[in-house]
Amino acid sequence: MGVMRSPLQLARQPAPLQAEQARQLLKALADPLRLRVLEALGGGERCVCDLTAELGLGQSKLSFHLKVLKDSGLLEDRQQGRWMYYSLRVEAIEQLRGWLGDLGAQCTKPAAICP
Amino acid sequence: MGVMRSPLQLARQPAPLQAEQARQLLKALADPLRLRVLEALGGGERCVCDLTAELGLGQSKLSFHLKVLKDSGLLEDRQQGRWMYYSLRVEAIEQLRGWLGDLGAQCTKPAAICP
DNA sequence: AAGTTAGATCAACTTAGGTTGATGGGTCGT
DNA sequence: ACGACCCATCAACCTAAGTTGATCTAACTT
Repeated sequence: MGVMRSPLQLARQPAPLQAEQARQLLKALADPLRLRVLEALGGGERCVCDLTAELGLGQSKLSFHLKVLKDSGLLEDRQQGRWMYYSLRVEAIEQLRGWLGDLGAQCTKPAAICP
Repeated sequence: MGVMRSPLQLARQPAPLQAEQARQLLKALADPLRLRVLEALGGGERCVCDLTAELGLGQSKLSFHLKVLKDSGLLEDRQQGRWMYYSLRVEAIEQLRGWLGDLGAQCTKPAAICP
């Protein structure tokens, strides 16, 4: 029988990622604008109005990309009054790093000769 | 004046990645087929004929994706007779892991209150 | 030299993804 | 309650990316 664990406990030590989940993260990361957003959020949580100003983006455009990032699991949001605050989910990044590590771990075997 | 170093020496200890280089790697990784290719290459170097068979792909399709992966720096190839062998560049994966680490390093500062 | 095989490349097509401006739903100030 | 503000969402458009089948090149085979 499996041991019951709370979501919080699971979150504390990131579970390994499936290829498909990893791909969602990679796809979300693979856009220049979204990278700028993430770099801005690297400095800490920010509200949207703040980000639009700093990045010089149309409101709709930024909102679109924030949604992509949030859906992928890279960001979380929090509402306060009429402002939305976004922040990085470090856990997602760590999971992706772990997945990349596994990928690289076992890849120096020579090929079987072909014919 | 800068110190001259051979490409090999540079390769030995992966240099940090620029955002744009990281993005190229991420974009190359963010495709289900290419992920399958990489997983197949996780087991070691393989020739193309081998991969087409194992992955059940059209030759042209596989060739397209191998090119994307190679152009991004994730793969290297080697010709032997009429066969091409592809293998993972672990260095590229390590660089990306490093970049992700930097991204996550500094991201728990609270937001400035907005209004 | 002619034929065969491995794989790259090309052009036409299809699909997925990003952009833009407009609309709408909460939340606050008065 | 009304207007102002923040932000999400939508539809129409535009661009980038993957697919397909055909063609091309280079390297072996006989």
